[in-house]
Amino acid sequence: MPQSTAYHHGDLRAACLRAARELLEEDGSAGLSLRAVARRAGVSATAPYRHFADRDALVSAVAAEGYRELAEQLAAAHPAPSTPDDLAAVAVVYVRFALDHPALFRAMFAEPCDPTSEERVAATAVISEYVQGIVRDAFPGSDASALSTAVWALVHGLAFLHLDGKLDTSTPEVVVEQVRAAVYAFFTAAPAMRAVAGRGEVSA
Amino acid sequence: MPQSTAYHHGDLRAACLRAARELLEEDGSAGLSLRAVARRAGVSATAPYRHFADRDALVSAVAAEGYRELAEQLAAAHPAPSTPDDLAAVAVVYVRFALDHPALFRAMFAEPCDPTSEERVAATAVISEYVQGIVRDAFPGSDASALSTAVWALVHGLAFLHLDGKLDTSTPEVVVEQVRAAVYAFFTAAPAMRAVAGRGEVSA
DNA sequence: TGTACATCAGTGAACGCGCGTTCACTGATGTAC
DNA sequence: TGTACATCAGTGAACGCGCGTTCACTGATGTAC
Repeated sequence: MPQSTAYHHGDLRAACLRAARELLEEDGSAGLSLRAVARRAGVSATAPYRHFADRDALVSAVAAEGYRELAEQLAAAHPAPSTPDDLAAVAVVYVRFALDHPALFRAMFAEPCDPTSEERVAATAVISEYVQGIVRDAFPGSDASALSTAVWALVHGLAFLHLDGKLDTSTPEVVVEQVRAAVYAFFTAAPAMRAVAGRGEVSA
Repeated sequence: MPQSTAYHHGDLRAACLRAARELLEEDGSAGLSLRAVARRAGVSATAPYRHFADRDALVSAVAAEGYRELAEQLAAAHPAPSTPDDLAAVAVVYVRFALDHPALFRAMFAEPCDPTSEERVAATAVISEYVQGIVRDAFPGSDASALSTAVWALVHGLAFLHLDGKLDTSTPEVVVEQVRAAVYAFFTAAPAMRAVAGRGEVSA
């Protein structure tokens, strides 16, 4: 069998990212060391330094990759969500992403790993703008800024509460139903509010 | 000066928890090692083993303490929140807690640290029930389960997005305003929804 | 009240580990002539 | 087409570190008589 390019790897950077992702999924963030990545990529412990300044740079690169993938999956979930159903579907994709890649998701949203990396910041902005776009389209008359913060927070919170075992995650179906129900609950909650219902404070 | 009880510490368990909290606030979760805790408590590296089975047990104990404090602060924020104003005030306290004790908050909500600790589970349940109680009172006609999940997720998401630098945290006032606006946005959003507004699908 | 002894909280040396990072190096690649 | 050489990706030994945990121990406390 052709043992491929013995000395020069070809694309060690990509191989490191791939290895890092695998380690993350297998051992959690604890397992993500530069040395482990090198080991898995089949390369000496110091080879990754040709492609990443230090451990933080590696983690940031992985996180940025995660953001890009999440953004893609969200966009793929629905081109222009506008009904509660559409929004729930997008929320489900977000939560699923977190549960499918728990350690990656944590790495993406953990301040400890250098919040100043441009790649990271840029990747985050994409998500944030995606949510704002949705909200502007779906809720024409509202305060888009505040509402998109709220929508993101709702979905993000659902992701983390599931991830951290505060909500039932026994089967994928349970999770889907929970997320859908929570999203729906919001769109029917306001009028049901005791303090508000009688006073008509919130109305269309 | 009286050099206190030289050999026997008196209450090393409490001292360890205090030290752990301090380390958490100063160095983040990375700084929380059994050895560092022992060092700060002014005691040999192995002394904590008299009070905690292992590192995880220490972390779980700290997290449980955090839950209890958070629950107290929430309850103190408002005895029985029912208006959007009340709810926003409670949300602000939740987010403030996260920002005031970032590493503790992360420790509280991070699966890696043994989700089976009874102390932890019990402490979590208190929070969860508090939210459910609020929702039952404030939204009499609604699906309390789904809505309280949604409310917790909203607030929890706001906490994490601030914590992780995805939202502006430059001043406490900014944060307060952001949280209030997000909470309010939800109570006025449903009727503004394009797909719903015309059809009267959601109305009181 | 005084002494013998069990209990147990804290000691400190030691273990083996994996880590991030440095350094001088070596071997493959590709370009200039 | 062939050779000299610069470039640079990857090597491997070595550093110092802090960690979790074990072990046999020691010294203080408190209880039984």
